[in-house]
Amino acid sequence: MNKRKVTLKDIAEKTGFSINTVSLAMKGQRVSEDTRKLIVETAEEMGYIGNALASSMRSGLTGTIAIIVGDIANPYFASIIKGAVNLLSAQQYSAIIYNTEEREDYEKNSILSALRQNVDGILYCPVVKDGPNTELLAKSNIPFVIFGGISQNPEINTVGLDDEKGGYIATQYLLERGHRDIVFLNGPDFAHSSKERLSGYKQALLEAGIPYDERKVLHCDLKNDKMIWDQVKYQLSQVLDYTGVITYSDMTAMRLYSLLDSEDFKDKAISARDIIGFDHVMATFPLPIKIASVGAKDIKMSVVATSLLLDLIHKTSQEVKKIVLDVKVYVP
Amino acid sequence: MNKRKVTLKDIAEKTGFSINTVSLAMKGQRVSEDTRKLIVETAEEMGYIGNALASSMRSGLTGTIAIIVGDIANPYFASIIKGAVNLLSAQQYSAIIYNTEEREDYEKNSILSALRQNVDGILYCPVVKDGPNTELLAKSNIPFVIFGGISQNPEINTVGLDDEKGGYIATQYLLERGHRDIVFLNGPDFAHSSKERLSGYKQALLEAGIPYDERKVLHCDLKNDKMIWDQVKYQLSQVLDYTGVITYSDMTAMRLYSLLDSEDFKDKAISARDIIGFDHVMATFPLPIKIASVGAKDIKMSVVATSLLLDLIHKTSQEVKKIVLDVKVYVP
DNA sequence: ATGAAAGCGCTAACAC
DNA sequence: GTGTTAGCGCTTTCAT
Repeated sequence: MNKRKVTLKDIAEKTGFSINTVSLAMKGQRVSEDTRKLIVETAEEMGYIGNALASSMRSGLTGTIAIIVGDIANPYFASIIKGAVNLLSAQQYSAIIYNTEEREDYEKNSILSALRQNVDGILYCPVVKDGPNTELLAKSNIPFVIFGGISQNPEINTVGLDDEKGGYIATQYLLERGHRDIVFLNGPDFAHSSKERLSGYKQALLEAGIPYDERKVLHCDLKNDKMIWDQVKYQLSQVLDYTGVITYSDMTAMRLYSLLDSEDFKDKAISARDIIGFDHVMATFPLPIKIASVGAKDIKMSVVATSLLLDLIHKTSQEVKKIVLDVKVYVP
Repeated sequence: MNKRKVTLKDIAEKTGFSINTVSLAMKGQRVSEDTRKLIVETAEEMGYIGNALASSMRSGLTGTIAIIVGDIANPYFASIIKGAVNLLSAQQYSAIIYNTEEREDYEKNSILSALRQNVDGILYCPVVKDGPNTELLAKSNIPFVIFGGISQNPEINTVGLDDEKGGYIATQYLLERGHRDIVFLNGPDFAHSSKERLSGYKQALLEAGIPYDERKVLHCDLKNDKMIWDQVKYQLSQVLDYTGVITYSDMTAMRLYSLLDSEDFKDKAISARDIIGFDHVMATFPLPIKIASVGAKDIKMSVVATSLLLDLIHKTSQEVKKIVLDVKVYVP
């Protein structure tokens, strides 16, 4: 028993109508109620399941969206993907997910694969802002939105957080709690958001009359690079004087917190209250540690980015949008 | 400038060869080195990007796999998805991800969508074992693997953990640490793995000569249902006597741990050491809390399930496989 | 309201 | 080694 899939043709033969009429009936268009009913019932009976490939071939639309991110297991991205997927599926879109491991060559492969699949649009969080991959995408003429960082290219639709303000309010949060020596465990220095947040950090210190000390700003890799992290640990445990820490992400905050137990930090007396992170992953994830976090205010970036993409696909909006989301400190 | 996508036909016209030859050349088959080179270079130059839809239409293979799970933001699933996606993309497969919110109707829609997309195979973690959705999938004649729980249906390929042993060794772990009053914060009672783990729990107690007390087994929803969780909290803080807890997942362990801070648990003195969870999410996620966890030993379920699915697709294996992975306790 | 015909871009089957 | 032909299943266009 080798069940070939039931096609419109099969239904047409069974009901005596033409393929065309069957197609129309299935979509409830321009056919009499009687034939519609007959056809739909026959289809049901025969176990008809449409062929999206064939539809797409002709219509030029696939109803699929590609989501390209650095690490789908990272709760930050996982939460964004979930938000996007839920919104998309409500509009009958499917999502193809690409995991780039934060590698530009994988990013390129992912983009090419997405283009080959004729996706209707792409949500893309690039590792490097305005690099060759973004260029490649821009040349492809397919709607896409860059999220998680604002591309400088004025032609490109972007959604991101107000990182400068984020750095500012994170610093302010710790200042208000009496800290005057604040380490900033920032992201990689090539990242645009790192620069922006640093700028906010400096501004807050300036306003508080605290001199900026560049030794207190460390950079940690997005990935959990052992060497870099060992270096960070050494600085934090042996070298620097501080009472509070800002981390680039809540994940980094967690790693930091994990360190605090060890012997090396015995005389530091840093607690969860003295740390503030970014991304507000607690919103979707039951973190047992009470660490404050900077995140988008009132709204989810995934929803904004996905809505924008859908608008672009449906040509609702034409002009390029660069959306900067307001941020706030979430205190658990 | 409305760039239509470059097709094989365009390349054929430019080079003077037939469409067929161009197609063959692009795949490096049966053509002379000279023509291959010319064609490939011309394609490159013209910015040719294949059309997977058209290929699939003819060949019957799409090179896409659907992954259907209850909650893609849950680190347990996120980690599985990442493992699967990485393995798949290494073999040139794309992954369409469906998030079912643990709802059977969403599951059904996801399955139908996947079938419409003509995916080559499906990885599916159903909410209910052997329910109508699994039935639907089985009737579709497309290769699929159920993971995260062993379907009782002998016709269906499954990959799961040895849950009975898991419950057993989790209990043993706490017994060895001197606990004699152990609460089991188990999963929903309709879940097969809940039953299996409970069975292991009972067995371990029996062997230790500790009478089984059914009041000590609570059920918590997969989702963070407030009412159920409040009830659990009440039982744990006011009613039950215990010194250790086994939780159904590491996420549940985290929620539990979050409770421990509150006033209600002041006289309980339960610490992270007295809790053991399931899933071993720490493997991919920097949890700052030192909670032991039961997980697959030596190997990742995602890899096993994906490999099995690929085998099925490539017809490497024909007979139905029911793979039960060995488990161990991971102590942080 | 229904049908006939064309064709989306590619690949498989067969010819030469 | 290369070309010709047919057709995957559907939608679109145009005719009736």
